[in-house]
Amino acid sequence: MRDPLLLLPGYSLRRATNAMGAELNSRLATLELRRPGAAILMLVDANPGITASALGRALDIKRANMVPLLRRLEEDALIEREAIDGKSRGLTLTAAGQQRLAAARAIIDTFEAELMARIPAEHRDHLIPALEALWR
Amino acid sequence: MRDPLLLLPGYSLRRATNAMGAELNSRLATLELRRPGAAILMLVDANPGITASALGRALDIKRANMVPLLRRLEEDALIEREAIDGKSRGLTLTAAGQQRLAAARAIIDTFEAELMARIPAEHRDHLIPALEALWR
DNA sequence: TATTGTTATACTCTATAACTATA
DNA sequence: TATAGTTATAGAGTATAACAATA
Repeated sequence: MRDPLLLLPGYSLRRATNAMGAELNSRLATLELRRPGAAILMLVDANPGITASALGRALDIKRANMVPLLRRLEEDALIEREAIDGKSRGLTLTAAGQQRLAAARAIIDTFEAELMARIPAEHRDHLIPALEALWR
Repeated sequence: MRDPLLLLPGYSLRRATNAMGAELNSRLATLELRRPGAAILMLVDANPGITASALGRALDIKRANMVPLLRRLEEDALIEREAIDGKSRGLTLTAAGQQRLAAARAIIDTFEAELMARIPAEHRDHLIPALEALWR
């Protein structure tokens, strides 16, 4: 069949993203984590004391949508929240959170390496710069 | 703030896709179309008589999820369905569907061109081959 | 006045199971 | 037996509006 969509970079971008996202989610499922949860653990680890709002800005997730994500991570005892002042709360990883993150990192690093390995060498190093030009 | 996610190709891929998808959807909104609807119109146009199932396979959308998409396009009188045999129905564009598609194509072509223009020349031609290696 | 955290809500997209009917 | 179309349903992800409390 004829598929004119294949000529569109934006379409190819979405298909690649969807395929990869599904694969990574399925690998993370063994840790009872999904992509957003893993991303939050990584950012909290790199920025202890970060607030939910700052996290949302970094991840481009609306404040309101951070609420259930953080609630679940807290319920699973992976993160803790401590009052900074009367309105903000700083986030930190618990010991369990650090362990979970280490396991997630192993999965993600393997996944990302496999990803890059699938790209022919002559194109590989151009992917990140090209993508960053699109959104940063 | 430190953001270790920026080093991950998969993360950059998703951010780029999300940013672009939101932008394209907002441009298509003037036509009361969204990305999936526009993609379906393009595929039906290129393959008149295609079935819902074949469309779903091409777009990686499950059969069950095609139902509301096609119902809406039919309600808007953009597509028609005609029985092929007792169980399959062939899809074709109506005249209104062809007009809507032409308008959508203009938006999409402009959008895709702007997209590529944002990528530095030395990386530009590597994007599609790199993406295709990831999912095709 | 702007920001933080939150509730409520709705829509899109995706996924699975199950059913009917036909090839 | 496999495929086409469909219904029902659930879970992510995303978006907006609104509110109380605090900076």
